[in-house]
Amino acid sequence: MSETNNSKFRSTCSLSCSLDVFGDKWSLLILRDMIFEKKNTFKDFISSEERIASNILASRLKNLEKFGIISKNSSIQNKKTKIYKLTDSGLGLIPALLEIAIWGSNNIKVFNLKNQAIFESIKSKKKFIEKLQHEYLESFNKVL
Amino acid sequence: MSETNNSKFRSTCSLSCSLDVFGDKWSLLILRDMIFEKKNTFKDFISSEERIASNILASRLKNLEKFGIISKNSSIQNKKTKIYKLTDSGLGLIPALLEIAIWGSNNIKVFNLKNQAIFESIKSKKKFIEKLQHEYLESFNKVL
DNA sequence: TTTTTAACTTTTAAATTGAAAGTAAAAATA
DNA sequence: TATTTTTACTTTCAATTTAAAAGTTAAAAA
Repeated sequence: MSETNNSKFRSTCSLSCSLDVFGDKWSLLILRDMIFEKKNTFKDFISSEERIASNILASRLKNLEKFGIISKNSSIQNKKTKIYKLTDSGLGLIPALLEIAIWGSNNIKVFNLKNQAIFESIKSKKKFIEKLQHEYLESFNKVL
Repeated sequence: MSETNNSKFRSTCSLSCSLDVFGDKWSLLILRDMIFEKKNTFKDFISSEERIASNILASRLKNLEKFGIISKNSSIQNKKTKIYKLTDSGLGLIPALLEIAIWGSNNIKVFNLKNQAIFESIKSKKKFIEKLQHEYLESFNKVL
């Protein structure tokens, strides 16, 4: 993000600032869709099972863009379709996202075999993170 | 947390469920205070620099307790003082907390030398997490 | 040329948050 | 022992945010 910004952070604590940026119930779900499902359009995000409202989605996308976590561009094939893409800063959130998901899979009892299976199969976190980052960037060779 | 609960999660996704539990601007700050500052009372949390409102603090503590992340007990020396303590599930959130803080320290430009220094000095994440968990439990030998 | 689609924006009600003041019981002090 | 202070909240109410639904606009497809 830019050196000069007029966002009001509650304090200078790194954790507190991070939460000021994406500490809500939706922002990280949008990033999850991008990372795990390779979603990249407004329509993609809207169709996720948690059913985000369109005004909230619009506001979250704007915020994530403002903080340099994602970028927005028109598709080459289609002027109408906007493509949202993780920046390097956004890709840097994968470790945090993973840790939160792993905690959930270990500590919240919901019946989701898919999740359980994914996280139990992670032999090396480092390798898995690198794989996700690589896969994500690969997926963009096709769209932008 | 208990097998049977009537919380409504938006979906069965681990990440989504985690955010349903602590995906707000305050919950993780309370945990930060417990982990990094060894804080454990209502008064402690209220005095943090981000200035949480007392009603919000009360509601967040109740929620964290409800989900088995913290426990609440009267102090032995003092019946009036309530001691909040991380459970094993709460201690399990340290990796997530750390990753969020590290991301913030790398991606948000605020002038906080202390934060920068802490996270740059982490040679091994695994060791650091174990150290924090150990320190936290040690700190409780004195209070409860 | 008409219909559909994608990406929003607007509106309005409902829920949540935040600031301030209030309460109750225990503990400390005079 | 009486009074003051402290701790952990709760209550109230205004302000902000969220959610649901409907509406808009321009581009693309039929």
